[in-house]
Amino acid sequence: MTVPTARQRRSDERRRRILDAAQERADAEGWTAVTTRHLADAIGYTQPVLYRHFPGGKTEIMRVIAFEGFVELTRLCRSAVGRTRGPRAIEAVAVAYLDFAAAHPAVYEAMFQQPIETRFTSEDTEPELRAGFEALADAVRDDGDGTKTEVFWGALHGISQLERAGRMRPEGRSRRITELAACFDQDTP
Amino acid sequence: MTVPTARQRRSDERRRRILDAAQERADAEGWTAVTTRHLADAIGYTQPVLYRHFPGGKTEIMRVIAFEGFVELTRLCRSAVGRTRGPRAIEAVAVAYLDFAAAHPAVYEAMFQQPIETRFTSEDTEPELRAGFEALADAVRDDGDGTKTEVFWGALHGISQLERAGRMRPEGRSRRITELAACFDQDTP
DNA sequence: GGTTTATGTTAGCACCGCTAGAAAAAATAG
DNA sequence: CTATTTTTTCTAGCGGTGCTAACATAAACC
Repeated sequence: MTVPTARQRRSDERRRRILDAAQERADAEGWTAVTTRHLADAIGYTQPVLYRHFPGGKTEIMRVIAFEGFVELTRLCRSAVGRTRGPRAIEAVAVAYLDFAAAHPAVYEAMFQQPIETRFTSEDTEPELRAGFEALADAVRDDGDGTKTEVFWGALHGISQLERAGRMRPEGRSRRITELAACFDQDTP
Repeated sequence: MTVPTARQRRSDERRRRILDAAQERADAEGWTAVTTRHLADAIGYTQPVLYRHFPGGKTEIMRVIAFEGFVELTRLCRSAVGRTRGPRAIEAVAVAYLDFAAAHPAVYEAMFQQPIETRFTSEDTEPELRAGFEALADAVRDDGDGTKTEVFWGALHGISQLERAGRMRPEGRSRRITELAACFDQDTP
């Protein structure tokens, strides 16, 4: 078995192209600019073809992109923290986190903002989300019930969003990261 | 002059009804559920009437609601901080901020998330936003360049959004606020 | 009362996500 | 190689969105 039919392969490739086209356009123009018509155009087919690959339509496409985003962000955070702890680790993970959110704003939006994930936290995302959470917990040396990590995560999330919305001075990023490390390193609950 | 014509009064009342209907429905069902047709229906007129009051259409309606949100949130934060400082002030302002965001999710969304405010930060919102920012600065005793306040604000923003998205345990709210106060009170830069 | 001005409605545009049913292409059987 | 079945793709269209021009109505003014 597992003979990858030429048929199957073309299908897989096209699925990838749909996801890539959606992510690229979303990051550049926002999710509202990602329309099924444009997407179909981008892959050289008509709309109904999209629904063969993603029966859930645009929502499912966003969901898949969000899931891949969770995997990638977790990997980046883990890699940034490594074996270091304390302020150095906090700064490293903050840079990784904020860079990802800035580089892929639409992916990040699909992950946390879009009303996609109602009943999706408890499914496949759970392990990924948990792994990323633990990378943050390691960085801030959270040995409690996770509250400190939650607050740290909230700060990262909030800063990324407010930076994106143009509400924070872009040049102050490094100062914010230093401040973040100062806030979350010293107190040991 | 300045004779408040019955005409003018009816117009003002209707404008208010439009805003109220939009905010109510948005908070309950989300902004996508706020359609011009429904809105027109809610006030007992047809669509074009909306555009007489708000030539910018739905976008302008959201903008006005966001602006009123800035005024209200600032008022609440100022009132919560009052003359107190330190951890007590931090906790008080955090409760006020998070309560507002939770009570009026759509208003909060219009304020910070919706791509409305591109060229609107430097306009009317500037003073309001600044005033609210200063309330937060007072709470955390920021005597520096505002970086600490930015990080604190980011934490509040992020926590409110992640709570709303169901990403944080709802019952952990008070623990997070305590942790927040601990993080942002002790270090004096 | 007649005229001007403001107000409201009807009808329609271009776009959206999505889908049923016809047409084309590919795989399978004889 | 032909005939049949299965899969894939397209055409056409549904109900919805924000928004607007052109017409009808109501109010204010002289």
